[in-house]
Amino acid sequence: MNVIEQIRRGTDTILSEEELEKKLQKNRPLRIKLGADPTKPDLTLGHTVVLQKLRQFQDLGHTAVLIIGDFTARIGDPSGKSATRPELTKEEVAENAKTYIDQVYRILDPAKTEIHYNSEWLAPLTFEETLNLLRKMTVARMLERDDFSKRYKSQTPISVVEFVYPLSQGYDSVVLKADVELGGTDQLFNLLVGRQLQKDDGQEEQVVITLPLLVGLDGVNKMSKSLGNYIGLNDSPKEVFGKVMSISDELMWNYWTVLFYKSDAEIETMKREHPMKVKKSLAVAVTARIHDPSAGEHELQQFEQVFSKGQLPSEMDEIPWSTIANDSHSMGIMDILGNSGKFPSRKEAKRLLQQGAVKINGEKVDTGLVVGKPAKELIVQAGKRLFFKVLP
RNA sequence: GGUGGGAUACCCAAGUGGCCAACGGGGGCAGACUGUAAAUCUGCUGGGGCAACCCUUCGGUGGUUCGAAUCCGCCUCCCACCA
Repeated sequence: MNVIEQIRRGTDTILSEEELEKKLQKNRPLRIKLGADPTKPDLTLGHTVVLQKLRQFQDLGHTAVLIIGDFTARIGDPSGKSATRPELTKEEVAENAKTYIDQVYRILDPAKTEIHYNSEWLAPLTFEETLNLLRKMTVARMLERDDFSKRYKSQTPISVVEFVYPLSQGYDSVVLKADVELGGTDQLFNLLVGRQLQKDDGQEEQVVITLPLLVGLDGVNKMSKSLGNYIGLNDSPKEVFGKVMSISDELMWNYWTVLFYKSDAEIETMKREHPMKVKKSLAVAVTARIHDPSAGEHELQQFEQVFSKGQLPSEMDEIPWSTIANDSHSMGIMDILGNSGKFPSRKEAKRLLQQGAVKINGEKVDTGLVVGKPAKELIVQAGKRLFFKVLP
């Protein structure tokens, strides 16, 4: 497989392949730009789609140029939303950026990564310079952008400030002399503005590569933290594995394609297998990507132990009896659950109890149960996935 | 600038003086069935209490009333139409 073919895998659009090929022949590390928004430090599996592509470029010897959009964050990216973002303090930005970078380095190679904050060059711009930037764009072109035109037609308000966002993002490319810029398919317009501004500046235009947006766990919306349909890079291996197993079969094929670049032929082959087997492989692969390969294998083994064989997990949180009861007297089951700290509220624990979801040592229990100080550990299970031990 | 409409729980949305912790739908959680999938059926979905019951909640605030999500005053924000 040649380099272009490798880069092409998993992408949505490359503008254009010919330009990319020319750039690749330059025998110098290309500058591959990726913008990051410092408002939401929790990265999801969806972000890894773009990051993985960036990593691929690094592995081919190129440089990742990460931009923390600390200045543009104040404008608010119009992508689908009308709400203006609250302004972040310097401290918040610094904190968010740090969290962001920590997570990003799980995928990227720090040795081949540059990090910049766009306030460095955007904040000092004078009003005159800003006007010169604005002059380069027309209202008509701006309204071509999909979400602007939709909002305009549906009479949803668009702040004039939002028009500045694509321009400032494009200006970042000029300042950093980006060779390539990556983004999700929803970023296409902004990425193209970068090309235009570079051209006006007499630079060679950046190649634009968009990657598909990963669909969330619900199988409908794009994966995002705010919708709660996400797998987070900071999720535990157990959560990652469990979440992958909970997606629908249909969605699984999409994940294979978008995350692991599987071809249609390979998908067809997989479809002949038992779906659960294929899904387990996917869960192992995703867990391995976010954590490490041994974590993937370990969670597979735990998953089979707990769910396929109905056995207990190998590790459970342990709670000494003394933290639940302040003396050795008997305790009602409600107090045991309530004091365990494993439930958001006592009501929640009670609901589970009333619905027959709570077992102690494998026996279903009901509301009235009273337990004396146990001689040996109690295994408490609530629902399918919450287990903990109460130690004597 | 003018006129009209709106703000209800995670989201949408009903409710216009007590029967309201607040209809219904979505989402979520649990049970059954399963492959911790999907689909389907059932239940639950503010907090505390074993319970009777109590506390907090319908944009903010101040009133009226025995009693307010519901009525009145002021404030904040949003939308539509006209200019």
